[in-house]
Amino acid sequence: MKAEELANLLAEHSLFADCDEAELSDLILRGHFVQYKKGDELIMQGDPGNSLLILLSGNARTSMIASNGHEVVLDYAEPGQVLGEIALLDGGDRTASVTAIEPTSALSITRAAFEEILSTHKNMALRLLKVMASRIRMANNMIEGDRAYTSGPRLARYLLRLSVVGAEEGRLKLDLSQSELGNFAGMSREHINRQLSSWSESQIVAVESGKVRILDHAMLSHIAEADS
Amino acid sequence: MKAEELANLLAEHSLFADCDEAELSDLILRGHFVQYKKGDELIMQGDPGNSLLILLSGNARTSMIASNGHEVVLDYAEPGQVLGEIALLDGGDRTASVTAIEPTSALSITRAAFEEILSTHKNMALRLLKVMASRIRMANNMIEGDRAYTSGPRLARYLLRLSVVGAEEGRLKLDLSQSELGNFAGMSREHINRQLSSWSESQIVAVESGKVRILDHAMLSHIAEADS
DNA sequence: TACCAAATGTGACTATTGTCACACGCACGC
DNA sequence: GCGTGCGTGTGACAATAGTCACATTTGGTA
Repeated sequence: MKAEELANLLAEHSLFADCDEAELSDLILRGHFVQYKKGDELIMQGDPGNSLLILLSGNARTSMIASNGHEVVLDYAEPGQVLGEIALLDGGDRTASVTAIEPTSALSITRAAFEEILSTHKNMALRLLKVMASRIRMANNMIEGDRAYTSGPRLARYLLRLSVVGAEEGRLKLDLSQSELGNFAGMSREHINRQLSSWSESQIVAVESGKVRILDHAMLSHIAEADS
Repeated sequence: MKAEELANLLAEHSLFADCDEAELSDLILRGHFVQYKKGDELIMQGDPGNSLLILLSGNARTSMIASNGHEVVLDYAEPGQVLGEIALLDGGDRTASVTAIEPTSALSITRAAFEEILSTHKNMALRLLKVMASRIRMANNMIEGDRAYTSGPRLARYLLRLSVVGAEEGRLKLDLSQSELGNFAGMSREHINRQLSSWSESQIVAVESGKVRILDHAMLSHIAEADS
């Protein structure tokens, strides 16, 4: 793939939109392009963390398996998202796996290259700081939601998180199976099913051929803040 | 307070231990010293985030109140800890409050000063990145624990998190009331009480005059990884 | 010391959610 | 067309943890 194309892919998405040309070309020069099939692991829990990925296309799921086998989905990553910074920065092992849920490509950057880029381009550090700040905010939000609310409001929150902002017809960014939704929202598949059925009756969501569509965004937001 | 004393306080703790003198004096020059009584709020949920704090002495609790009134304790901060970076970096409002749980002092740094320091001392950004990386790791760990485990292992985890590494007699860093422990571990006060009583019978912990002491650290660690 | 407020201990009951079991339907490949 | 498998729908039941109510203890202080 040509440098220009990579540059375009990078610049299209969030974090790197306001990079100058030197930064982009440095990223591309020092990184290398990697491709994954659906189901491949971009990052594996337990491995040492010696590189960082920038998702260029496709979609991936960040999840961890607890010592009792329980799978916890932390996030779904879109193109433009940085993955694996944590282990790279603190030198620890990867605490979560990242799995491609569709054909996916990314730019991989080694620790050495990363450090060079950070020291050459001062603005990169600040940009990364901002990304990480919003990630902490999101994580705290998850903790709050998981703790403070019962399953209904919680599922509402996770559905809203999956909903596209410019919501064409309320479709979600990702069509997750009910089991996957369960791992994301922290409830059993059966419970997800019952909750969706109930909302489907009240015209809050529609479930058509396995795909969830949000019909009443306002109502769902209201449920997400509900007392119980 | 004199600059030297501040410098000593800063250097005593984690993050700033390896700052050079110029960095330390810059922090002290541009920041200002603030003191709080027990119960004071260093940071208030909902406020705009225009400053960052470095805890110098005392102890503080980071917590958020959900829209349904439920209080969630995210962390307890020790001297040396940076507080309030998130809102400062991403420009959003404070999503959590920080409350002094004993007389506490801190160095307060405005956004302008913070930006100057970051651009003057390149290493500061990298240091901050590392701090934030470990914070994300901890948050993900909380999410995993809250999701994957039942109350027993969860309480074990939070007790371990409060336990001093050099454990003199298994005392905790903080003597929390059972209600506070409940807000921290995400369970009701009564449930905490029952769980502690049960562990007390099995000699895993001791509860003396309201204070928890870990007797069998290994056993508690084992419980923290348990299947249910 | 004696009082008060706050923190703790404990029983009975309830609510929420998970688990198990099994039926159904739909898509895909042989 | 017909299995085979995966995702889904749903009932019955079990388990975990919360709530409520109240007794008891403790610690601080007038």
